[in-house]
Amino acid sequence: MLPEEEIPKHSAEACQNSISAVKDALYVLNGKWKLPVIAALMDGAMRFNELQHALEGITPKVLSKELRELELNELVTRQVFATVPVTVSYELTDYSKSLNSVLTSLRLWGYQHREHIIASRRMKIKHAG
Amino acid sequence: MLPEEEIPKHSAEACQNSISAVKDALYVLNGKWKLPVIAALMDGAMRFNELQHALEGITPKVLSKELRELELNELVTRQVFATVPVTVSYELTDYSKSLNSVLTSLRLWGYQHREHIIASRRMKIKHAG
DNA sequence: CTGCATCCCTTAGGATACTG
DNA sequence: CAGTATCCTAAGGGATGCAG
Repeated sequence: MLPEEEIPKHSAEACQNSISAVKDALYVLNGKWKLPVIAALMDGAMRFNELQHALEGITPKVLSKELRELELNELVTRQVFATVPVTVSYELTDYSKSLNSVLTSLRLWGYQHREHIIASRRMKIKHAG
Repeated sequence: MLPEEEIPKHSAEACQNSISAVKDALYVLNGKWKLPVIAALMDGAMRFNELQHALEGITPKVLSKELRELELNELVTRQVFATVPVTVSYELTDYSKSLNSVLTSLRLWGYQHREHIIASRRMKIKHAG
């Protein structure tokens, strides 16, 4: 990780800078599927169908769109193999691999509080019904 | 942090569990503003207008909605003081305070890669134009 | 297998103005 | 100060079917 570039936090703007950094990150990672896709690819390259199966619940259209956006932002690379039928492999870049610590803590949080989250889901359903 | 409850990662389902945990977390944190709001409140309670100013760009209607959702999911508490005019204070719960490590890494990532992210913004504009 | 095309509905979220 | 009300557009996202 090298010289550890830190966020300056000395003035009253520290809070503001922090928020901006979060907003910036979210600009690229926003949406229901971006982080799950990256999480899935953390363990290595995957093909389109593998991804669709691993993500459970995403439709091909949406997955396709997510992958295009991620590729555009250089968070994943796309590689086509001229087999019959064609296979396409998606892989993380160094850029997105650096999201590892984010995903690790997010994953842990989601796991530790899954009961609480499930309660939220129920509440929403009750609220809607 | 106590006995460090870890995510089991031994079988082929490890990857699946990881993805589910990320999806679960995102279920509650989804959207453009949830995490920025929590980030803003990390340094202590804030009033509605303080929040709106700190977040830069959020409208009262959207902020109000985000706060209601966060309160419903027990990520923030809302406290009304019967002053004239009335003041309302929002504060994190222990539950959302445990997102600190998530926000720390996300913030750092956003800060370190801000140039890359800005490039994405430009690309999107060019793509749209 | 890997998508794209089309249709359609829901939700997110911004602008503006107004109220207790 | 702390929101609501109203209006509106863009984006999200599911279903189904087709194509290289």
